[in-house]
Amino acid sequence: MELGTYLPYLVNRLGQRFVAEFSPVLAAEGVDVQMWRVLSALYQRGEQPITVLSELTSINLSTLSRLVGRMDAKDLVERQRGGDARQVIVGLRPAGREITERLIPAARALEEQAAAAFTEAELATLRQLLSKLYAGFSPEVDDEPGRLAG
Amino acid sequence: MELGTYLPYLVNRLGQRFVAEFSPVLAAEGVDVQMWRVLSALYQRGEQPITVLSELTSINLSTLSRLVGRMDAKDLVERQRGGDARQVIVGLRPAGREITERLIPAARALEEQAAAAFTEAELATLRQLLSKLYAGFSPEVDDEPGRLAG
DNA sequence: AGAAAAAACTTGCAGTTGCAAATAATCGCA
DNA sequence: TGCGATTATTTGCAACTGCAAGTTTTTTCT
Repeated sequence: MELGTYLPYLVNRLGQRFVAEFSPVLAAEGVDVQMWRVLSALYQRGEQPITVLSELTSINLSTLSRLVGRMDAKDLVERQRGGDARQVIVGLRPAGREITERLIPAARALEEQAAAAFTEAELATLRQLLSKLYAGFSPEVDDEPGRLAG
Repeated sequence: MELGTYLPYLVNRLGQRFVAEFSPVLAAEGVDVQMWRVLSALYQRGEQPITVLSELTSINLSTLSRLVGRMDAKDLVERQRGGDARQVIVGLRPAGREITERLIPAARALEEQAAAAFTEAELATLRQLLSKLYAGFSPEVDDEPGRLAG
């Protein structure tokens, strides 16, 4: 159990470092990391049912519900009812879009700062490995016959 | 701003996935992710001043202070005063060591599950890139020559 | 030696989080 | 058509978090 080579440790440690670096920039715009995740997801993908947004951002649904409430209060996003009136569709409002656009250069800068010591090829490899690793977990637990048998 | 290629996104998403996979295993031993981070750090590095432990685990000091309190109540760790009586040294207690040793196989399994689709060479590359990336942030703001010059 | 400054932690407080229960809307079928 | 099951989301509650302020011990300076 070498901590220094343990993959989950390395990944989480780096992830927190990214957050720590970016947080002050976000704070200057009055948002936090969770809000940024929502904003950037909506900016890229357009309005989304809150459940989908939860998956995109990896934010727990009840947490997200309240987060969206706070963002709504700040006029960053809006809630609409979907065609199925049970669904809540979350969309960017102008203020949210503006903040997001102001933050994007800083987000790019963060990545570039991180990437400075790497070649494009290394970065491509890294991205690919991270995605593959993530994908490897996605399809359920891989040997859970419960639902099939039942 | 392609989310799907944005490094901080990829890293954090994967990190959370690791946590989500491991949490149920931890819960079976009555601990959570933060406690696991403390346990594994102490297991590997031996007893540590709480400030050092905070750096090792990336857990905020005041949060950690209370976390250690909870772990102390569970007999997982102990606090001692250091030679400098301001310092608090946190060490594993037998129950903490036992739980840690029971969890290590599961931690290994998690990494192996993740690693299944990779070659050893790919994994080595990944670890190296992650470490390098992390290190790239560590030494202050990267253009502060003060301490070297001084 | 004595007092102010610094260092190492801990705690008050206000806000966030996630589980489980509650609410709201739709679906399936008698 | 209407009612019990199902789906989508929100909320009650108890616990956790981080900032800023507080406490305890050590260091520095005269």
